[in-house]
Amino acid sequence: MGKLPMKQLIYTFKDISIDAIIEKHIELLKNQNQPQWTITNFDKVTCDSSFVAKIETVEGANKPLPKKQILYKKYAFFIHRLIQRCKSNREGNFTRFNSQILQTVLGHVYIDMLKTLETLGIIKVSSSYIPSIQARLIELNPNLPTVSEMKYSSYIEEYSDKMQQELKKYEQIQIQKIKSEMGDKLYDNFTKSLKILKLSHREEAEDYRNRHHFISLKSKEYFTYIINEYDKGNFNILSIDSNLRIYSILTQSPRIFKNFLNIKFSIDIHNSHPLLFNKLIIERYNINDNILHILYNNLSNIDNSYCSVSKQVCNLLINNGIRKEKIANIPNDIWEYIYNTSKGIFWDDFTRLDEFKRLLRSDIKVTLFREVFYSKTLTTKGKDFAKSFKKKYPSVYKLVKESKREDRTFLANQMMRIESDIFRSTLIKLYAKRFKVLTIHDAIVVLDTKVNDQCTPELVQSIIEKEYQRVGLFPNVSVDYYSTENVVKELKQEEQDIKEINQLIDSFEVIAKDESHPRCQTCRDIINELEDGTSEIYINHATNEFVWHKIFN
DNA sequence: CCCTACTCCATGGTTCGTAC
DNA sequence: GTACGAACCATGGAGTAGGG
Repeated sequence: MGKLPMKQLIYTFKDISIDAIIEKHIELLKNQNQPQWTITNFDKVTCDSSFVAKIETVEGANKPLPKKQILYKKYAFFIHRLIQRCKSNREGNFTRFNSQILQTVLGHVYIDMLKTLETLGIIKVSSSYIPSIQARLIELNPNLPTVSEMKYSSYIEEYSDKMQQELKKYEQIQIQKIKSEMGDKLYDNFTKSLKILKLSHREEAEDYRNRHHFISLKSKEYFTYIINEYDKGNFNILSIDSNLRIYSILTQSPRIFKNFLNIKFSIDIHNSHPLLFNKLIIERYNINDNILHILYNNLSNIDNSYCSVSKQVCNLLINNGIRKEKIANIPNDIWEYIYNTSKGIFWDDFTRLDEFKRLLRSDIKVTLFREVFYSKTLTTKGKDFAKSFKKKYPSVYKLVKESKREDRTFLANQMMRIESDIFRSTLIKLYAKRFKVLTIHDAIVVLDTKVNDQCTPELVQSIIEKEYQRVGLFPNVSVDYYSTENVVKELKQEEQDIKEINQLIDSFEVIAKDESHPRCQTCRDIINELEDGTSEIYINHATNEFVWHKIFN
């Protein structure tokens, strides 16, 4: 059955005809298709004056010209929608469009349409957007008078329907996908907890934004965006990935944000992914539950400071009635690895190594993931970290390599899969007790709310431990509390650091001016790089040293 | 390195309308 | 009926933000 024609209020510009816009559109496109005079040796640009621009004629784009009839309909619809949305926006004369939907509704010309409207001074499209969250802002020129008329337009209706459908599809698909992957019950409970989450220290968050030294403007913008998102409230699950990890506003928030939220405490797993790797080790070396049980129960009796850990483990197992031949095939470094990860001290050995002292602890983690666990190449060539890992844990390294032979991303995904599996069942157990909890991939976050009075760190910890034991692992957890005092401390530390770094730079500048000083040139080089933004100086608090750090792009 | 999300851009294949 | 090209659609790479 056909739809009855319905009159609706349709907006247009008073003084600009759609035909004129189309003319401009075609003109711009023709220009693009013309051979272009342009600099062709951009790749050879240097910072000094030796660069000579080579200007050549290159072939223009080969975009086909769209049909005017179709363009007319698209513009009529888009302009109507644009004015309508800007007018109904209480915050101002602007709006945003989901570009995926725009592209589906209008086709690829939508980019050219926006450009044309911008060239004509009708709209202003901001260059900034927030990846994954917020589309570009489209601002309508406030000086252009608009008119509206009640009429029926088949094509505007057509495109409106299409857009409506896309929007609905977009939302429904998201929710359905998430529900089917999580199961209705887990979805409902998680969502209920999310609704309770709130930014209880908004002012402090803003204060932090104003005082913190962000690494880039984008980073600061992002921070602002997250604050605004918390203001909106009514959070939903953003997505579930193929490894069943749950994404929400919490997983999107910068770490410092935990201090501004209504969080009672969180429980984090130490060296989470390295610990999970034990599951592959246990399978590969056929280590049975009995052995693991003995080992995990005696972690505190093993002293890694005076004699080889593996020797102690072997003795321990034999003393507990394990036959020698049962563990004969298990290399020493495997025992050491299981011990270190289960005790949560895996990173310590690496941070102590001289060659990594210049790295921040967080950088060491990233490097280890990049070079060892999740690296795509199977050799240690050019990878300092992988080399020292291989030296310390040769058998573990071999197993990492083996697991990547067929599919280079297998290990990364497998780890996340195991992790999400453990945390999902932990959540289910906690929800069964009616607690309001959330997760950030390798941590359980307990909200600060009345129903969580009985939800103690000890209880959560025991549930987490049980879930890990189900897959043969024993985690070392930490309980973290959050408060705005942490933030004050951090800001203070940051200010202090900046002061010290500035003093250091000042001293460099003095030397740089003194040609007779032996380090004059070095200081000049450092100052130049700092000014260029190709390097930075920070203080490594683990070693209490200044670190001059190159920024690679 | 892995995962998420989004934009922009290029490309290649399919569908559909129109001219002959 | 065939041929052609515009329009549409899907896909993948690069880039950027966040998390591990």
